Amino acid sequence: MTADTPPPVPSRAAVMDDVAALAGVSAMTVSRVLNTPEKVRAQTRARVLAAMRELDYRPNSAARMLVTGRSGVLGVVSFDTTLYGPASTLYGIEQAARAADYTVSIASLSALTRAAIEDGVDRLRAQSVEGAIVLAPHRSAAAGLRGLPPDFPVVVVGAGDDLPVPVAAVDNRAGGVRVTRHLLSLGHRTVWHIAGPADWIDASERVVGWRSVLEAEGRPVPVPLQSSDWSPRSGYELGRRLAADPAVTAVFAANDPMALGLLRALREAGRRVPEDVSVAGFDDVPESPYFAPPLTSVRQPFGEVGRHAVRLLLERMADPLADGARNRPPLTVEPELVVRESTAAPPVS
Amino acid sequence: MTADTPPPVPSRAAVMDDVAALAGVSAMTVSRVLNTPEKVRAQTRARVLAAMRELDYRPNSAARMLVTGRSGVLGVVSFDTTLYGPASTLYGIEQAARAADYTVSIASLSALTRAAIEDGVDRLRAQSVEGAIVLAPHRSAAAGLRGLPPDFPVVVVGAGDDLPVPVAAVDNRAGGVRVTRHLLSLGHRTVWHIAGPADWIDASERVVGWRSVLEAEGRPVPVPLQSSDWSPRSGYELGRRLAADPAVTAVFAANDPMALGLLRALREAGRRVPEDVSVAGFDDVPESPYFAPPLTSVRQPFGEVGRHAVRLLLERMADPLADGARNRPPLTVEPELVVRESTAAPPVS
DNA sequence: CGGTGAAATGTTAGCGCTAACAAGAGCTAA
DNA sequence: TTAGCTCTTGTTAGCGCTAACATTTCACCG
Repeated sequence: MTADTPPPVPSRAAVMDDVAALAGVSAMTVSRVLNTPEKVRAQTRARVLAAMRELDYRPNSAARMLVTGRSGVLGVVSFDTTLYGPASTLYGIEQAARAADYTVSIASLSALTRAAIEDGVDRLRAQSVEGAIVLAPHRSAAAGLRGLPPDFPVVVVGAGDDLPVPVAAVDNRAGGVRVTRHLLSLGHRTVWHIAGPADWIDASERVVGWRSVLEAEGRPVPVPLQSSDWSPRSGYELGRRLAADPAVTAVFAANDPMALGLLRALREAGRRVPEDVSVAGFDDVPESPYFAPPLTSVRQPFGEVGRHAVRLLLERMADPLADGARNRPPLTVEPELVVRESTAAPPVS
Repeated sequence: MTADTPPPVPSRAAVMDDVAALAGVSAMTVSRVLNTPEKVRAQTRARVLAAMRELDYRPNSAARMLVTGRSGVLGVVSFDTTLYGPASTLYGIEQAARAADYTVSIASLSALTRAAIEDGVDRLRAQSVEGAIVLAPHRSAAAGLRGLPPDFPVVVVGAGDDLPVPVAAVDNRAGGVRVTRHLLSLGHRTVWHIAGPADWIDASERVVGWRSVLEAEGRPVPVPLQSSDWSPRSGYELGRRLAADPAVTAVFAANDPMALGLLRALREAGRRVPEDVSVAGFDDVPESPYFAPPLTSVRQPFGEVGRHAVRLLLERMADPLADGARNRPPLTVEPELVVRESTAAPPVS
């Protein structure tokens, strides 16, 4: 039997000179095979590649980085990658980065403060990432971002306008508009709102969309109930207040988990959904079609946002100081209303 | 007013020699301030630190890595970071890595095959990570892991035993045992099971736990229904089959999203939970207390698993070829049964 | 058949840092 | 006083790679 076991563990990893020696060329030629293969004669290239394979050669990224100044790594600064939105966006970012031959490093934040965000970016910079995407659609992000040196390429996901960096976002306002219009079109007099935390930009954009429709239609505008986090528990607790009010016939919750909490509160109060009260959410998490009842929601194309963010970042890296890029309008994608059974016409009173 | 604005953008970033010159010392002393500060006289150290601050000096990680061979980066190979389990574990890993002064790079897999896993690890290795955590409790992981060079430190999360690498895991079998015992103790004659995908190790461990209790108690062992993914949709579709069978009074679903789908299937079939059928899940996602009804589930301490994985990896990196570490028994943590309203005594027939 | 230019390959230097050793300063003890 | 120590700082070399320039090779043409 011919042995195809690898050679008995070389004492140290092969470097470029080893490959060059084995292939009978100079190190520079090996380097060219890696970086500009078309500039090497096919026959030489083949010999070099064979030598690489034989030695299981792996280019040393540190050495390459040292001389080129490029690391091939993008950074992502994120608050809570456990939430569906950030997790999905991160996934989209990773896919897009890989397609562009970049690796992704992450830095989670333990708090949403200016200092924490600056620290997160600094940790990534210390690892020589070539640029970073900030995934913290939060007011504090804006502050943290302003503190950054202008020559370090940063893109932010989901934050409002008037930031000194490019923005990729979902059009939350349009989403808020769509749900609210949908509920009004079913015949509801007005729509109540359980808002996300006030300092999250997504949350306030959704409020703006919701309010604008009510105002445009001349409907009463109830005071939105403000949650402190995005959790189902918040939705439940705020929902109990709404459930107790017989005037409430339609509620727009700022995300699906809160809508779930609201559904429970309504159920416990003996109010049926959608017969007595219509409920709509936001995010369209994979679970919402299976809620009781299946939830009308606004689907966010998180993956696409992630891809856009990477595109913007690569653009920016190519031309770090382009003011054109800096003042580029946010690259937004439209969310889509998904109507399910949790919304219907109001009860005839 | 004294200007505290930073100097007008230096033409190029400061390097160690710049700091040394400004502080009036040699580059080596600057290096020592960074790496072994106690070996530098306090007064000198202060001067160097001041120079660093003044120049906004940032050590070049590539240069350091080139000479030390250490990158300060850990890799995580993961399949679907959108799922609650992997996302939470990743979060725990990142926290623990940060505490140990490491950054985390991620590589998502587009498929669960041996080749994909090897490719993921290779991508990370190409970035010179010092070690990697594989977050893919899947049979294919085992194959992929065997293909790795023995001197590259790898830890796997959640995979079964007899792997050539250290393992951090939740004791899924114990979890399965606990839910099943709980349901039997309520008076059910036996417990049906909606299993996760067969090639996921977690899934089959849960089956083993469930089956072992039924067998030990001499109860009939229904054929488990096999899902193809972990989605609520699978739970729903398989759940419809169970809902149609009046003999079914207790079901253990292998995760909470599938339990949610099952709840819907039962509801649609007019079977009440828990009066007619008891349902239990696994994971205890943040939403499950708000399901209809609130779901009995098994809480997995994902964060802790992540921390353990990092600890094992650091151990392994410190001593890559320690056979002791290699054959270490899996470091498992116990999941906890959380009883809510979806489980109760069977109907009196 | 020498001249010419493009294509292929080689040589040199240096990216920024730290390991290893060298050397100076300040002190103790014989 | 000076050998001999410790504490602190400096010097040298090189990690593995690629940019820039230098040289060789080779096909083609007049």
